Formats: sequence, C-alpha cells, structure tokens
Amino acid sequence: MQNIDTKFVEKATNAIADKYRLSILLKISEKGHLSMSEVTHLTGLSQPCSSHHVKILTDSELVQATKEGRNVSLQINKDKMETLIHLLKFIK
Amino acid sequence: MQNIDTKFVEKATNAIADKYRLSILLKISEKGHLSMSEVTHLTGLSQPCSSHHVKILTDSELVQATKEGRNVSLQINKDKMETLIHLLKFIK
DNA sequence: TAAATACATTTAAAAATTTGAATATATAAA
DNA sequence: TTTATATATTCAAATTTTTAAATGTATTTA
Repeated sequence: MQNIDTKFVEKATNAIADKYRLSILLKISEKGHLSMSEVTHLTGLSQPCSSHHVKILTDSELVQATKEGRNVSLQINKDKMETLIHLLKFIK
Repeated sequence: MQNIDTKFVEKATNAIADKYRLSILLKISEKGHLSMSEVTHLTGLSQPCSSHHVKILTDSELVQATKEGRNVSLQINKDKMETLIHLLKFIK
C-alpha cells in the first residue's frame, strides 16, 4: 500500500472544509494575494475570528503569510496545493 | 471568477478530513471495496460510530454504498473524486 | 513621542461534532 | 419460524470547534 502523508491530507482538507476558509482561498487565488483586513471584510467575521481562520490555513501550509510593514500578505502555497492534489489521486 | 461548487468541495473535504474516514477511503481504495463490519474492524470504533463515519462519506458522495444481501459494499465514487480534484485545481 | 493602524493572543461562551450504549430493522441461516 | 448476523438510528455525554470581546504587540504616521 502507498504510504501517503495522511497527517498532511487531514490538516489540508480540514483547512479547506469550511465556507469561510474556502472563500478566503478562492479570493486569494483570484487576486493573487490578500491582507488580513481584506479577509475580515470578505468574511464579515470579527477580526480575531478572521485571524483564527487564517491561522488554520497557514498551519495547514496551504497558505503562506509574508509580513509587509504592518500588513500581512497571504498567498497560496502552490507547491503544497499540488502536493495535496497529488495525494488525493491515490484515493481511487 | 470561476463559479465552483463550493458546497460540494466543503462536504467532500470535510469527509476526508478525519483520520478514521481517511483510513476508510484508503482501505476501500486498496481493496476495491469494503463492508461495514470491515470498517468497524479497521477503525476499532464501535459499530454505530463506524456507521456514522460511513454516512458522512456516503453523504459527501465520495463513497457509494450498494446493498448485497445483508451486507453493504462500499466503493469509491471515482467520478466524484475526480470532480473534487478538478475543482481543487482552481485554488492556485 | 503620541496616536493610529494592522494584526495576534487569551479567554469564555455557544455551537457543532464525535462517541458508544441502547435499540430497531432487515436479511440469512438453522 | 426462530435465531443469528449485518447494519442503521436514536439519544445523551464528552470533546472539539467556532466565535467575539478584551487585550496585547508591532509598526507607521502625525
């Protein structure tokens, strides 16, 4: 049997499996990048709650956060997204 | 912007995002099919709890259940798995 | 240096999920 | 037609997740 990184698959799919987090991922994807305040505006959630959801995304490694002055720029970690897709192909 | 079926992506990724359900998916994938009692044995969970996890998988449509006498045979719904993978490729 | 801005963390409450015991149902075997 | 087997459902408790208020930290601007 293939020995896939199940912990990564669990964390990554869990990160995607939420309407707010999926909308954040798709918006980053659409725009190329997103700031935390844009996440708060996009979701309509409180700033701490938005921050919490972004943390789940960055902890999953599907999203990269880079500090730019006092802002944070969020981007898709394309390598990790491709890794996830590659691993999901074993489920067939 | 691409108008992807976010409800399906949420349900499908949520179904995958659990160690027991991922192990069930991988075992079905490995063997081609699995019965409910084999799921209970595989997970080490109670029969009702196993049944609950399988229901989440079938509700997500990633797994198909076909009744064979008093047994149930679980199989991967390959079309839906491919659909999920296709949709995840929009996150980039 | 003081004030404002952007974001993170702590905390507690609310909501959702997970779990197994009890029970129900349907089918096969004796 | 009992009895056994395989699976589903209901229910309540335990656990986890989600949420926002309060607060903290770092950086930029006035």
